[in-house]
Amino acid sequence: MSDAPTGNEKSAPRNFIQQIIDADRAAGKNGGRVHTRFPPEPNGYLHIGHAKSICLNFGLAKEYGGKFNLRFDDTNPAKEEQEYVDSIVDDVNWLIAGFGETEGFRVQGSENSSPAPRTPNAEPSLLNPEPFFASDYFDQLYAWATQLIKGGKAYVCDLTAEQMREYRGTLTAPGKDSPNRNRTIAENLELFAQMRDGKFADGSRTLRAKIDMASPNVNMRDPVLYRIKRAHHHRTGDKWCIYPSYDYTHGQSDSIEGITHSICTLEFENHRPLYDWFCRELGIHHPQQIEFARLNLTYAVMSKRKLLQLVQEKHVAGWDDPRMLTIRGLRRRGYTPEAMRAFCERIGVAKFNSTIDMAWLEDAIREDLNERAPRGMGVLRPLKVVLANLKEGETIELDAPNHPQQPEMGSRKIPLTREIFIEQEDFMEDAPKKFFRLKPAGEVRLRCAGIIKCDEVVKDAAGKVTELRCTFDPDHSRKVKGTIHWVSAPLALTAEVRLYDHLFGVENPDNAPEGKTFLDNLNPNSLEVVTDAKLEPSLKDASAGTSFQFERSGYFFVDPLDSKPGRPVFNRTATLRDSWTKESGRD
RNA sequence: UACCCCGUAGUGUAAUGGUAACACUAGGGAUUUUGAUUCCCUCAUUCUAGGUUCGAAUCCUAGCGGGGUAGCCA
Repeated sequence: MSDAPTGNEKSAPRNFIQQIIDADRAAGKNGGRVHTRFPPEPNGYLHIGHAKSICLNFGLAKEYGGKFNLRFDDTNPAKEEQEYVDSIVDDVNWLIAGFGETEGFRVQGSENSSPAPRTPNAEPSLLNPEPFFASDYFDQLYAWATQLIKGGKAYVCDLTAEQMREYRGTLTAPGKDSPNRNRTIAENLELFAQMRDGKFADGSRTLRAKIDMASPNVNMRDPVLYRIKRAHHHRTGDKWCIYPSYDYTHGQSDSIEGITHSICTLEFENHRPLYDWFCRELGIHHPQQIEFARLNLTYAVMSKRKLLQLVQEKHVAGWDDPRMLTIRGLRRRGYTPEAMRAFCERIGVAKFNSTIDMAWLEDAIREDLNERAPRGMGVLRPLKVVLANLKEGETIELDAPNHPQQPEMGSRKIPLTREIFIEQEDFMEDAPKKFFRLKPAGEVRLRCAGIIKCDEVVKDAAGKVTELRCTFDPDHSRKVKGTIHWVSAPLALTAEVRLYDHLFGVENPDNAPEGKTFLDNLNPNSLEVVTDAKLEPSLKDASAGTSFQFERSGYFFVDPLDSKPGRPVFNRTATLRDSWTKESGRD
């Protein structure tokens, strides 16, 4: 069943792409079909900007009861690797699970497992489970190039890269024709075949479209269709020494797959006339290219080059560092695909070049995890408290709900003992009026336990508070202003907890002063490792890859890589909203 | 300096010729055994100037501002 709008219900806001598709369907274009795709180059890991594109394309296909392809635009063997193909498939599958998709795409074998020939558009379901590869179309692309040559629309050019740059002209000055522009069709055919057969050196010749060297759009000044490049391709191996360019490959790949709406980012706007030119000259199915603004976020950088630099120069631990806005990083941070989808829907899609506030991302994961994460208690910076009226060695079993708003999530036992830990910041000796936590002679509620009164403050020689002596009152009925979390000292689980903050300390890291780079804007406090956090004992069995809310603290994810059975390691996904820190920060 | 695209609360996105809506942030308040959650309230001369129209965020013109484009990268 499709979620396509019926027109009866009050229509939700439609973005400009949905409006285009609505109009196309109303006009009967493509027989009402909607077929989108996500076309990454396998030369790096996916990041949150790609997530926006995936959610958009996949969401559209799902909404309209259409189809969605994953296709690798692998036309530059020098940069592409199988490792990236595998990680991209994995990340895409993870993401579309947020749409309720359980099947996903199959991980592809490398070049050794020669794929069976197939018809790209044959699968009846929402997604074609085998990812597509532009490299699978190399033979067809070659044939089409020959066709263009025969039609006098393409020629072999002998200009070097530098010469070609000179001939291209500038943004304001027209280019001039290549001396080879008027070769005969027969000669072009022969030379192109020789290019393919490895008769020429790398870079010595190209196949170019014959369009218009004086076009105000530089992309139309006889763009390169094929270049000679002897490189091992991750799929086609050494079969080819000429490779098609992006412009020559992308639209035709869309066409072969029966794509109806080819959605890409704004920088390809100037390429659209070329996209259209190829489909028209070749007389093939003509998808519509639509451009939207890529995602920008505050406190983040998004370019592949910069992300790569962060990894290579070890400013982060790797592509999956939880501070990275790569899909892998977000996954390890504890983000859920549902939250990612909600985020992508909320930010919308338009042509305006915008920057989304990072708070929106945090809000999306909080909203999701608030619903589903079971609660627990964890003390990050422990302060010992002795409950003087409790017996030594006595353990009181208390019942704690796993979710205050959802009783169906059940409850767990937490032990109370004479010695407990509370958070250092939950005690203040000289507390301001609005400080609702523990202070000398003051009272505070221990979550799910009872009320304690602070009788004595113990300090070391340096005057640092080392211990509190309190009286415990199990009576729950009294009203006290503050409630704090706590953990049994002797029974606590000591665990490593990693506290993450924005990777960059400023809203726009790229806005670096003269002589500085975005790296100078790194936040030195983006990672704090707490090696001896004290957690309630039930967390000992927390399974890897699950999320918890440590009450009053934040959402934490059991790290899938570093956790061992019985020894979980927690990554903080997000803090809870905290109006006290704001309040106390004021003068 | 050429061409293309874009300008609506602090940030985003709606309203598609009928008098600016929703979300996040921020600031107030209520509830609360998480200072969480939840719930209320507050925050805009739609970049500017002309024009078309009974009526313009929407259409036209000019200006201003922002972004993109000169790889044999994608």
